[in-house]
Amino acid sequence: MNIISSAEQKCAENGVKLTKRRKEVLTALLECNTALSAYELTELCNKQGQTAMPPMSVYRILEFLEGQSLVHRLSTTNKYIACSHISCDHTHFRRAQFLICNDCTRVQEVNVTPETLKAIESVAANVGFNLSDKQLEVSGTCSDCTQ
Amino acid sequence: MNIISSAEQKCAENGVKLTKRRKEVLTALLECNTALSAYELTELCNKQGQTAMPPMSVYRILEFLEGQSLVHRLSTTNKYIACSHISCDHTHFRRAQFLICNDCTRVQEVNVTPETLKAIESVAANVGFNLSDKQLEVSGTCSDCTQ
DNA sequence: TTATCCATGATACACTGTATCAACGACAGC
DNA sequence: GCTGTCGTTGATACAGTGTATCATGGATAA
Repeated sequence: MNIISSAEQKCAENGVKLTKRRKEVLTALLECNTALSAYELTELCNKQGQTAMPPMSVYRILEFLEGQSLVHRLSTTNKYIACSHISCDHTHFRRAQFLICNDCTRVQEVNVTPETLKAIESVAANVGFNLSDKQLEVSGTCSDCTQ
Repeated sequence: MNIISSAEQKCAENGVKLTKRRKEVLTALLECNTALSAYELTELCNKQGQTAMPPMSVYRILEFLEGQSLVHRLSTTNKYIACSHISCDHTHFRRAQFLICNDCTRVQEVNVTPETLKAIESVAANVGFNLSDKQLEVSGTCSDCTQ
């Protein structure tokens, strides 16, 4: 897994470590390729790994990984997804927009365009509201499920 | 409360009833003027009312009220808020955008502008994604808390 | 009056997330 | 190598949130 070494490097740059357990969680999330709840991820780790992974650890590790921008938390569904840009040198200077499919539950991560951001910000500014959100979550039907 | 009679009328048009219990929940939510979780709302109803309101009823009633567009569910925070447009003849033909203040937790409901919708849709369309979302939730700081 | 249907009451339970403390393990300084 | 320190992980208990299910009540129509 080349992605894991990129993740390791990113952590090193921030002076923190991607431990064995953290790799385990991140790898599971990367491989499953969908958004998972903390408990679903726990179950998945326990199927794959040899040592038991308690839910508590998963919560802590997810929090850590989120802090490193290696995973994203989808607040509309309370699920976690691996960042699509771990290997590239993308630094999340642009906000992420998540397209959540209601049918297959797959999630696509795209960049919020300047137009979108501007439009949302201007509406907010009209009532004196300052945006701080880092991401936008919208649901619908993905291309595979539309047919 | 004039709003309650408007709500009652809306329900009547849809052939359903705004019962005493449902009024109780809606009134509590309208009066508190913030977003509340189902359990917070349960507690509030129990403080005000004379007959006990069990959580189960609150869930059912919230589901009902949401179906009548009298309350909105904020999926990012798992809370419910009374619709700001019960008395006006606004029919939610335009999507709602919720501005959630991180400091005071107040929520403002504004309309999604055509520009915003267009911008989000075009990004989604690029990857063949069809939006179905009825609302947009963003967080930040409201005008009161900014100063 | 009675049957029917929907709203509500009540209970149990499953799921989700947090608090807390103990144990382990890497690393630095001696 | 030994020891202390600090961050990571293990383990347990518990609080909070939401759902399933069946019983009860109450309005309405035949």
